[in-house]
Amino acid sequence: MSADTRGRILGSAMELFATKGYAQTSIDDVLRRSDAKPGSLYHFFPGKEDLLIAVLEAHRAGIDALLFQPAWIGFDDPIERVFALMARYRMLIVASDCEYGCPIGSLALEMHKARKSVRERISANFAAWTDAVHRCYLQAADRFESGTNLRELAEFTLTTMEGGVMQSRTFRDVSYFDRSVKQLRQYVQALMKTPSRRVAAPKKRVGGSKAHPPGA
Amino acid sequence: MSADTRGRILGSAMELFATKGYAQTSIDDVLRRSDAKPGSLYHFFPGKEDLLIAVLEAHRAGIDALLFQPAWIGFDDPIERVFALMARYRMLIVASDCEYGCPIGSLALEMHKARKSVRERISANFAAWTDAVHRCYLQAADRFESGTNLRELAEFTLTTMEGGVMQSRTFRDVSYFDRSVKQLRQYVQALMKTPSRRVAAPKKRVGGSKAHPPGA
DNA sequence: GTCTATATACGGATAGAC
DNA sequence: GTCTATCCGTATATAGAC
Repeated sequence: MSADTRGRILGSAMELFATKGYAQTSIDDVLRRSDAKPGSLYHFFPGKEDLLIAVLEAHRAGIDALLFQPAWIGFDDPIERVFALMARYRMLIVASDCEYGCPIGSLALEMHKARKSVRERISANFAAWTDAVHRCYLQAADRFESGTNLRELAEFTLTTMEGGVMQSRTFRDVSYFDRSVKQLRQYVQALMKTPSRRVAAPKKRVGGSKAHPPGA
Repeated sequence: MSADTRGRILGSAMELFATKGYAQTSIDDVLRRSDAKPGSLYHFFPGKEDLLIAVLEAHRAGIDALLFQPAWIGFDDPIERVFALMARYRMLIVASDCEYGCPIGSLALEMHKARKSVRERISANFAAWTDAVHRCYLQAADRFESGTNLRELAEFTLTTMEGGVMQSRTFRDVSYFDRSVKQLRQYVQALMKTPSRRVAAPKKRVGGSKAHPPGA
């Protein structure tokens, strides 16, 4: 029963903060889920906020292995990867009966008055997400009209994800997410060279697109 | 001292829930700010959650007089009105040193597991917002390419606002909001007939646009 | 309708033995 | 490092006089 107590506590806190939020999660919740005792928890983490910081750092450290890599299995095209990432969120939404919320986004709103050390860790998570998406767009830079600001597009992709997830959770209806992603897709299309120009492109996607769910 | 005690309590709760969130606001906070006593509060509201419901209904009822109308003073063009609304949010962000968060968006994330009666009121607020923006786009329907889904565009406008506000608050930097709004502007442009086609339109706006802040 | 005083529960955190 | 027991503040809500 002593197999990495710290890890169990951390994992439990990660799950609970993601689903219930920080304030709504009591130390006792964490203790029960991780089958640990107060003495252990406070041995590893001086206080609840330190536990949160550790959770945020774990998120940041695992973002590639736990989010991007799984999402990108089977997708090589950088643009398709962006939408495969969106499809990943869609899956999480559906799997949770539309109760899914981006853990970082939720904490971002809840923790906006918290200490700087907390807020910086949340910012770092957003930045890591945006960086990865930015890198995707950069790999496809030659397909965009010259002068297109791909950094801003990556930020806008995060905006779309967060706004779409918020609405799908509130209305308990994935289609809100799908429609937001669809608009983003059309926007990206409009920013690219060549294409059929018209933004309301029907179904003339290149390939692999059918692997995406409705909205993607 | 008896001038509409209920109203004072409600108004105080509205402000506090917006800035501190629901859980972080104690009944005592509301009491002190409204200069009321427990007996009064519980006379009007059976419990804290009922107070929240009243707040959400007040938001919904006042959305036109308190949000849209002020934002639209001096703007007649329906498209410009959409971005004037965004400019309104920008003003709120700047005025609060980037601590502003959309009250409904924040509550939406915090209250996602709350009773149905609460969640429905939050949904109603989102719907009212989207409806108003939808009406703006409909008024300019003739300027869009036929077949453009203006309802989806209105939802996407909400997505952009919420996602942009979330990032500007997290990074404590309005420019995140500005850039998201800029992308939306370019997308709307791309969906319209005629225009210079190229989406990266520099500064060739029709008129009144200079009244908008940077990002709009 | 409004007041003062207070019941009752639960939260984060600590003490100190083992 | 882990345990049991517990302190102590704060929170929602109530009681009951006026």
